[in-house]
Amino acid sequence: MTKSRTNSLDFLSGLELMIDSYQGKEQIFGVNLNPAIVRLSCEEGCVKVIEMARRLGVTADTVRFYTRIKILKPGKNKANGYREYSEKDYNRLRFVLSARQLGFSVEDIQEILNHADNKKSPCPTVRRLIDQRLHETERQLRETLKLRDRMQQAVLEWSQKPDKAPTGHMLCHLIEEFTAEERL
Amino acid sequence: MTKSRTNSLDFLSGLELMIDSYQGKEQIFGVNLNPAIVRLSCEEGCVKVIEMARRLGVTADTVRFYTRIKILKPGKNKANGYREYSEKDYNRLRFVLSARQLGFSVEDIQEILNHADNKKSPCPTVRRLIDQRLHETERQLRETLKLRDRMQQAVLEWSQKPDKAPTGHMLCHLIEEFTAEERL
DNA sequence: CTTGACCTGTGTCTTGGACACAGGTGTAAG
DNA sequence: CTTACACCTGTGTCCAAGACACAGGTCAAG
Repeated sequence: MTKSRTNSLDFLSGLELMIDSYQGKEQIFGVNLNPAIVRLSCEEGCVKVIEMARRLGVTADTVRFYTRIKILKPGKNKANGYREYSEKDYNRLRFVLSARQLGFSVEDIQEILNHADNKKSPCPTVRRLIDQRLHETERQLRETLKLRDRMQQAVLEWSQKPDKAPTGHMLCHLIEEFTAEERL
Repeated sequence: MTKSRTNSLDFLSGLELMIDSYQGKEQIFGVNLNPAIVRLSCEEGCVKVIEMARRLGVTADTVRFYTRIKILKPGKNKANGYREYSEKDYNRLRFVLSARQLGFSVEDIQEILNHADNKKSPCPTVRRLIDQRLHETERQLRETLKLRDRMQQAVLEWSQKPDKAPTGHMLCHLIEEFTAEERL
C-alpha cells in the first residue's frame, strides 16, 4: 500500500507524485481493490479528464475531443456522470499522439485503430498511409519553400522602393509590380 | 467595332477571343457606348461572375467568395439581379490574387485595401505584414522539414521491421517503438 | 416549350482542436 | 451551513479560404 509497491500504475512512467491523490483507494489498475470504495468512487481504475491530459502533456480539450469522436471510450461514473479513463484509454491516447507526431491525420488513426481493435495487424495500413502522407508533406514542403523564396525576394526588392499612394488601376505598386515581373 | 479595335478591354491581357461574346455592346469599359443598349444589358461595363473568374484563372466560387466578404463590390443588374463586375473589380481581384501569392491572408488584404480605399498609401502596412508572414512561413517551413525528416526516418526503419498484431498495451509496434526511441 | 447553361443567395463542409456557456459536483475554508 | 472555487458534463461555435450543394430565377438556342 506504499508508493514503492509495484502495480499497474507503472505505465505512468515515473509520475509517482500523483499517486498521492489516490491514497485510500488501494490500487487503481491492479487487483486487491476494496469493492465498496471502488464502486463508490472509481470503477476498476480511473482518472478524470484533466489528469489524463496532464499525464500526456496535452490539454483537457484534446482529451475531450478524442472522446467526442469516440477514439477514447472512457467509462462513466453512474453517480456523477464523470468520465473514467482507464489504462487502455491511456495507451490509446499515447498511440494517437505518437501517430499525430508522424503526420497521420485523425481519420488515418481511426482507420488504424479499427484494424487493431479487430485484432488485425494495422501495419500494412500504416505503411500505406505514411507513404501517402510523406508525399503530401514533401509537396507541402516544396510549396512552402517557394512561398518563402517569393516573400524574401519581395522584401529584398521592396527595400529599394519608396511608398506610393494608390492610383486608379494600381492599388499597391509594391505587390503588383512584384507579381508582374514574376511573369517575365 | 472589330476585334482589332483597341479599347479598355486591353487590360484583359491578350484574351481577345471572349470579345466575341460582347458583340453589339460597342465598348465595354471605354467611352462611346450606346446608352440604350448599355442601360438595358450592362450598365457601364460588366462581366458576369464566370467570365470574371475565367479571366483571372480562378473559379466562380472564388469570385463569389470575395464578393460575399465585400472585397469585390460589383453592381447589380436591376432587371435580373445578376452581378456586374467592372474593371475596378477586375483590378481589385487581380491585386487580391497577387497578394495571396505572397502569403498575405484575406484579412491582411482587407486591411491593405482599406488604406488604399482611403487614398492612403498601403505600403507601410504591406511592409509590416510581410515581415510577420515571412516569419510565420519560416517557422512553418522548419516544422514541415522536421516532420518530413521524422517521416522519412520512420519509413526507413520500418522497412526492416515485420508486421505484428496488436497486443494489450501496444497497438502498433511500428509507430510506438519509433516514437519511444525518439525520446532517447 | 424544353433543355441546358448560367445566375442568385444561403448554408454547410473541410482540420484538429480551442473556447464558450449553462449547469452539475466535490471539497475546503469561514 | 454557506460560500467559494476548481473541476466536471454536453453542446455549440469558431478558425481559413474557399468548395460544394441546393432551391429557385434567367436567358438563349433548337
